[in-house]
Amino acid sequence: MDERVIRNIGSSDRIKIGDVAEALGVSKTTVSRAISGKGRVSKDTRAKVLAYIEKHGYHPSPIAKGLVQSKTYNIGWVMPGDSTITDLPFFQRCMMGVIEVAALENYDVLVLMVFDHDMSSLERAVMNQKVDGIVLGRTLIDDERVEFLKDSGIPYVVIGSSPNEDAIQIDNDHISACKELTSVLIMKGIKKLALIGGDSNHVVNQTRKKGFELGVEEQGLDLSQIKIYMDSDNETAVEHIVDELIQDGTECIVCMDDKICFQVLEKLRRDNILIPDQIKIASFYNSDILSSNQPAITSLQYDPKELGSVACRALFDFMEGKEVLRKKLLSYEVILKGSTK
Amino acid sequence: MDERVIRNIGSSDRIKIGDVAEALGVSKTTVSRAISGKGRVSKDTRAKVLAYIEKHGYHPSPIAKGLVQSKTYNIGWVMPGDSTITDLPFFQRCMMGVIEVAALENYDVLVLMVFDHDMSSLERAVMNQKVDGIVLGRTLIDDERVEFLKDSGIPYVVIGSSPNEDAIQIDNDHISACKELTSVLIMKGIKKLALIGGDSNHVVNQTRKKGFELGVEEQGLDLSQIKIYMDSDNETAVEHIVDELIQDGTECIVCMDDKICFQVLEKLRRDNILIPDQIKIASFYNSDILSSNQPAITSLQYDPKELGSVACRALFDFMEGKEVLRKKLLSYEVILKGSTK
DNA sequence: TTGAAAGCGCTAACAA
DNA sequence: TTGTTAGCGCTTTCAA
Repeated sequence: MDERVIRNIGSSDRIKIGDVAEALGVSKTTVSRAISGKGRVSKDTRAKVLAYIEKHGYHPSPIAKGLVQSKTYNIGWVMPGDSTITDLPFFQRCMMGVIEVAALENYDVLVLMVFDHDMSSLERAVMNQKVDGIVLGRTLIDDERVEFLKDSGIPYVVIGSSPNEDAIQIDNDHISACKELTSVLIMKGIKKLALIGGDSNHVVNQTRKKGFELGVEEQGLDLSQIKIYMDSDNETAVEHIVDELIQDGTECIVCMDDKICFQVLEKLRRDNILIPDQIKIASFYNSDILSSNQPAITSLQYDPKELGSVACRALFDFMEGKEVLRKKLLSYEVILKGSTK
Repeated sequence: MDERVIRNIGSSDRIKIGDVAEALGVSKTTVSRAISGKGRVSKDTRAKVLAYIEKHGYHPSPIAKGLVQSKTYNIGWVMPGDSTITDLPFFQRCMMGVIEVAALENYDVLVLMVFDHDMSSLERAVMNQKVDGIVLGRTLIDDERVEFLKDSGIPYVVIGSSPNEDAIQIDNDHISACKELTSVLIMKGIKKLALIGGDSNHVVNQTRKKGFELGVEEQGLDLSQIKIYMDSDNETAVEHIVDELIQDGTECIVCMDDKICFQVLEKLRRDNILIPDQIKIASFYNSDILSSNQPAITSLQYDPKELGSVACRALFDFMEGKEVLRKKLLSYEVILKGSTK
């Protein structure tokens, strides 16, 4: 290990608006106007100013600007701190979408890790005015965070759906998607199918369940004969349920997300049960693991990054006082693969 | 879709330092001092102020504070924008470590997505003084970003190693780890082993290669007889290499990271080659996929979150003018599993 | 121990 | 079209 030590010296010889003004023999106001484009400045002056700041690398301080405009030029991206490994890529990609759109508006993105029942970091960021707006990455059925944001008065948008009437919501069209995939499976001749679902406190899981039920009903199957398990996204539960379903002669297991599906696949592999020969498998959420599985898994495909960028776009529109749809649903694809052949 | 629209009203009835001062019949200076703890204030006054702000929910504006102190109370976390799916959990966990430590110092974290040859977002954040310091999530052999940070004068810390003498570096002890795992494998009696590696432009990959070579030499094997493939983290390359190695009677394939290992496993599964009976497998980087594989894969285990928090700690120490080690290596574990039995 | 006043770097009325 | 002036909300000399 290198034992050498380093110490920060620090420096601050940044050029400021007054320097530019002085050098050019104009007022600070003029410089400010030339840069922002607000107010009238002659073409010549403007060109002169722009040339100068370009050459001398002048960058207006967003802190000073922020002080007078009460803006931070940051938006907050709220991520669940307890995301499991399988959730991470989803949130990461959403975040990329948010960041991309934010950059277009010269905004940066502050990450706020929030745990389901500790939102102190969110509170801090909002109360301390560290951000001008918030994108919430996931909604819960009974979401204190949404309540808090609503009360705080800060502009916010949620990804996913919320029972809160006031929230601007961007979501995948889970209900149509799940309904469609379920219908398709039944149309392929499957009569005995079952659904294994995750945390029933997540809005998305309730929505998927609803979509599944609609699909079943649409195809005229008796819903009361169909097994639906919720809160089963752990190995022990899955183990149990799969055993039960196999016993029962289930033709197709529909998994609510990729994590559950992965666990089902592991279980079936351990038991040497062949897909799709002995049982068919489908998933309401796709992931790399599922699509590279042998056989690949029939599933629904969404675009998380799109979700992030649309949400961020909506947030900016809202902040700028434009009218914004209260709820926007993004499209999906049904991907039929070998697991339901 | 809900067609209702929503429009932002906006509000700003926040209490400020002057209000507190007036209400208490003291000066703004006194309030400021009572809060910051700097300068002398009587116990009573201090208590009075603290009680008042607590009761009335006063939050000093970090923007105003920032303006006078030239601070943003934000640090920048630089993530490669082109991270592949397998990298994501690593960076995400690192980031969590960074965020946790930052929160202790009342700092927030700004995410900067930087692509290998486009670092405009990093430049913008630094030039616009959006952050007080930077944690760089990955280093390249020839890293423009490190050069830029060095020249800019902003405090920064890199995760991973950098040829740059001036950079404060926090890294896993890849070289010892890889050397140790390689040695252990050879001590188990393996004589014919091979290494499949990724992007040779990543510092970490060069380091792992070096560790592998040291392990081979330590055990007295002839390095020139050992096959080492670099830049092979794609399916076609892996396909080819594995065929070659099997032909060649290789006893053990060592994979430089979990992504490569995953591809090797897929390939072997397709070809119905059994692990560890027909070939043994080890990986220089662990992940959930590998540890839940059947059989579980022998690998090296690190703690990405620790990496993030140690890096962030070092950054703060440096910003506060403390002495900081130029390079710090974190420990690892060798996890022996069924894949090399 | 406290306060008055200046100023951080910028923008935005209001004048000219 | 341009400049003057007054802040934004806080901290920090300097003086009391």
